[in-house]
Amino acid sequence: MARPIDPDKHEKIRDAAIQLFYEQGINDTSIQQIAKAAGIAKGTIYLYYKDRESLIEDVVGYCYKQHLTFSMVGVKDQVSCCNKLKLRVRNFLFWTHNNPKEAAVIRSYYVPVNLNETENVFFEQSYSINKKIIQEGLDKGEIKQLPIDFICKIFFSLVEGMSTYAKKNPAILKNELLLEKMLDTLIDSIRNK
Amino acid sequence: MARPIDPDKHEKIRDAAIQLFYEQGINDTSIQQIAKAAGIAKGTIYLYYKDRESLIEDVVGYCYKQHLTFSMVGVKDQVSCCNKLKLRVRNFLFWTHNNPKEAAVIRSYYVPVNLNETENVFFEQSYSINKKIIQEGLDKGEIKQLPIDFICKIFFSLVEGMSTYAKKNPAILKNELLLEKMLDTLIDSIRNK
Amino acid sequence: MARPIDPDKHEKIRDAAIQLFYEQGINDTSIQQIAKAAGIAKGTIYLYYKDRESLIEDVVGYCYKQHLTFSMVGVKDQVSCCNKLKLRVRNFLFWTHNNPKEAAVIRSYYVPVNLNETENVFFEQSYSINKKIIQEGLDKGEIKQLPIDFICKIFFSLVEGMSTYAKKNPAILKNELLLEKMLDTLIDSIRNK
Amino acid sequence: MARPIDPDKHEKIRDAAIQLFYEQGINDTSIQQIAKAAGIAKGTIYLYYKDRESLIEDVVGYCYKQHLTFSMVGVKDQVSCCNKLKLRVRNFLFWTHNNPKEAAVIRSYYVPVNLNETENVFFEQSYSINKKIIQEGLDKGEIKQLPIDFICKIFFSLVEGMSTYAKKNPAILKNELLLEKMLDTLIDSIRNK
DNA sequence: CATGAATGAGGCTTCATTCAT
DNA sequence: CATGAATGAAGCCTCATTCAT
Repeated sequence: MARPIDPDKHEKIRDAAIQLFYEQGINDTSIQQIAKAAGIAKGTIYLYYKDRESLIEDVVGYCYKQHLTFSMVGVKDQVSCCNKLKLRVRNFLFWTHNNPKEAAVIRSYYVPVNLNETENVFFEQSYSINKKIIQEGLDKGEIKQLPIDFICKIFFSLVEGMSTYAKKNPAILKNELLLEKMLDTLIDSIRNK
Repeated sequence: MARPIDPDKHEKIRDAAIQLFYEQGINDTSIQQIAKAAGIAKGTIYLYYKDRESLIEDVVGYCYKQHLTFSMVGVKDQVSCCNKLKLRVRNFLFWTHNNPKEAAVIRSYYVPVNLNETENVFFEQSYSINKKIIQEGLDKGEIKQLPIDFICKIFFSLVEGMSTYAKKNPAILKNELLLEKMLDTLIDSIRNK
Repeated sequence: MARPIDPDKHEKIRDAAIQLFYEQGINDTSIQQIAKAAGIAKGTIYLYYKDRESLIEDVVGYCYKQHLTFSMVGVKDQVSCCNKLKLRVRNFLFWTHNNPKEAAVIRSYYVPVNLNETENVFFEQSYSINKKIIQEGLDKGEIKQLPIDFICKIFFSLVEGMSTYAKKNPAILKNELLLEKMLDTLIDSIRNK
Repeated sequence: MARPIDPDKHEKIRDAAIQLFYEQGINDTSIQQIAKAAGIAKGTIYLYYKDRESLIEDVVGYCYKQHLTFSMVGVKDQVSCCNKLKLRVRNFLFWTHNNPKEAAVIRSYYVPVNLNETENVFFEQSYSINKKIIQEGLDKGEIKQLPIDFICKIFFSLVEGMSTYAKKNPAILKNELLLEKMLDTLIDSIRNK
């Protein structure tokens, strides 16, 4: 953002953007629409953001930060690395379920970024958290002896897949037994046995 | 496509589109740019395509068909379902490596489609091929007894992750031993043990 | 027309144009559509016409000639000028009724021409025929002593109005008694009493 | 109109449109041309109008309203229906003379509308005013006992014809004696004698 | 600070006309 | 002669961004 003049207004813009990005996708949302939904003038947005691109980055970043924070809840209390990862997945599933809009924004931004080799600051953070845990797991022999980046990617993808599944089958989140079994399946993919 | 008037020109358009979609993404590529890159006039594009949308569909469909075809090579000769799946992943990895642009086009189209629940004819095909093999594996007890759609999503994601990894680490495709180990890891995630 | 190569083809083009002009208006009909409806290639039209404008002129002229011819049927046998005019109106009404497409083409061309002061060869012809008869009527004292162009315009308009009415109330053409009364009303407007 | 943001600018757009419609016809006038003539940017037009169609409707409506208003001046003070009609014609003639551009716009819009049977809100208004007066005249025996719609059409046409004549012979408007005689001729066409 | 009217580049699409086959 | 693919000017409209109020 350019100058954080009025935090309330800033938040209103962000909320409006999230809602619209969720409903229509980032590409099909105009600045005008965001302004209208936020109840402010089009020009005002440019007091908070240099241009369209930086608004998008801020909004995505905002969503990502929530995701990052929530995914960490309780993780430090876990001793085993696999359990840490499992808890992160679980956290992510519930966060996604409870924050479908923010989750959609992240996803919709993720791919174009991923397509080009563009290193993206957001995803790097999440990735590096996983990487650290996985490295620890590798060191402790908890995790399969394979290239760490391979493990990381695999793990990341599994979370993606699981989350996509949960989106279509939200009941799974209420079925603790089955959910646990699924999470175990995920983790077993990379666990050293 | 509207009418396949001049196959050569049609191909030129498609190639230009694939190249640009790869470089800039579908959304940021204009008809004008495609025409210029194809060395033809803007209006000519409309002899081959009704509108922008149908061009995109054709180009993506074209890429997808290649992917589908190539992914199936040799699969029928495999007896075990897990080996069928493994071969499909392997095929996909090599195809992606040798056709990075086509692969990128598919990916870049995949996301918006996946975000909305839109059923898409392309991805449905690929998904249903996997599903059939997985169903067979479930019946034969080769694959973990979990909801089939869960297995499918997980598998799909693993392929994604593996492919992303291979893109950044293409050397892996030359290291047959390591590659095989990785593929086994993938399949083990869903194999019934 | 440029070179009247094949009269059959020429006619096909004209018929197609008339039909389309009638259905969609001149402005909304493309050369492509005419070619397709005529069952020939777009380029062929340009063997018969220099450009769009000359095609339109030819088609309108063709329709107008029919109108001119038909409007004269039996007129020479009339002695009184008023009866000559009356017969011309009657002829026009029936011609319009039996050739709605050609009539529509004429009408749709008439106005833009009339708006600008453009002297138009077609309408001039029709106008001058009326004018000659009216001049004769003035000389004989059959028609009101008013500026001849005024009489001409008035008469022309009356025909227009009557024809518009007949289009919406075609039954009038079957009711000889009422029709005659109406025609008399028209002529009485300019008849010297 | 979309939103009457700046009345001055709105008026500039309208004036420019009227001028160009007058010079070139509605169909041959582009938004770009109007913008240029109005001294504003292309996009600005779309602040005042949703699209081309609504601009045309507004401009034509604007012209028509003037015509409607002016045609009614003094009409209510007339006792006889024929005089009411006569005054309406007279008003129309002078309005057309003093507002040739607005008059041309109306005419140029009138035709396509009239060709198709499309009921048009503007012309309906004018038509129904005449119809009401004529109905009254029929009831009072002032007007010939003929189908009312016939009378209406005839009258409408006469006005058209007279107006066309006056356009080419504006001097007539200064010659009160002759003008009156002509108007009488018009009205006599439908007057019950 | 906030506004929102104004801008104009740029995107999509149509279509009259040309010309190589 | 006939064809119809190719052209590109031109039209409509959107929208990120600016700037005077």
